[in-house]
Amino acid sequence: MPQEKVELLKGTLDMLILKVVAAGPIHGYAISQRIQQISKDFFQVPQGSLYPALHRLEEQGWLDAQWKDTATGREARFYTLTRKGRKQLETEVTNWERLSDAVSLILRIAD
Amino acid sequence: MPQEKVELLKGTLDMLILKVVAAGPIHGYAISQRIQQISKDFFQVPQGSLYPALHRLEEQGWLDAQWKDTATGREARFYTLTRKGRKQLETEVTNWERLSDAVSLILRIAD
DNA sequence: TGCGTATAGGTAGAACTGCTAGGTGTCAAC
DNA sequence: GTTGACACCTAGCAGTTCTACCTATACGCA
Repeated sequence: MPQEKVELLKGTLDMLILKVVAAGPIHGYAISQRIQQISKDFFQVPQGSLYPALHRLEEQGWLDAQWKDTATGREARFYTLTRKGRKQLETEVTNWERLSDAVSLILRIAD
Repeated sequence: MPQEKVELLKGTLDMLILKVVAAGPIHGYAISQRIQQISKDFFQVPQGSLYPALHRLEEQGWLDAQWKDTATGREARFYTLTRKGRKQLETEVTNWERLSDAVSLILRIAD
């Protein structure tokens, strides 16, 4: 049985993370919770997707990270958006809007 | 220089192909032209994406194919949507709409 | 006649993304 | 004393799309 890999994120994960971080410093685990919560459970970012993505974004210079205490007094890695990251977010949002407009055009044709 | 891979299709290629084929029998080369035309040049499906995708869809049983003559008297492989393919198209459209709704929710948060 | 371009099909190999599946450790609740 | 939530992480695989090639035919035009 070849399994139905769901693949829900469709290349949007980076953008979603950047957007959530743009709202203020936040740590990885909380990012995935925010995304799930705001999307009304549509997105459930697995940790195996989340952490590699965060490292990718940090490596690109779009996120800064530092260890801090959470409200519950535990250590966690807090991320903030860099200036480069803010630009990247803008670019990705624009591209996303163009993409979804283009898809709409095609889905609207009669058949 | 790490190159700016554009990556425009974001997993929508299969859906777009199915949708275009749903409008009536059509051959591969024409599919990519239709997609480009309807999307006002946003999507420019490279042949290296197109043909593997068509083979994939045929293998899944979503498309049927047969060699026929084009209007210009040349041989081309014409694709039609199977019943399974129509169902798959419906599923993918539904998923796409849910995805883009979910993305919208996240993009709408203040920062 | 010969050349370029559009049409029409295709493959190989690499890059990137996201997945499953595992792992570590702390703390609170039961 | 063990379960579950929190918080971090990696390895390895699978799927999709990209670039870069290849083949061949037909048509226009110089």
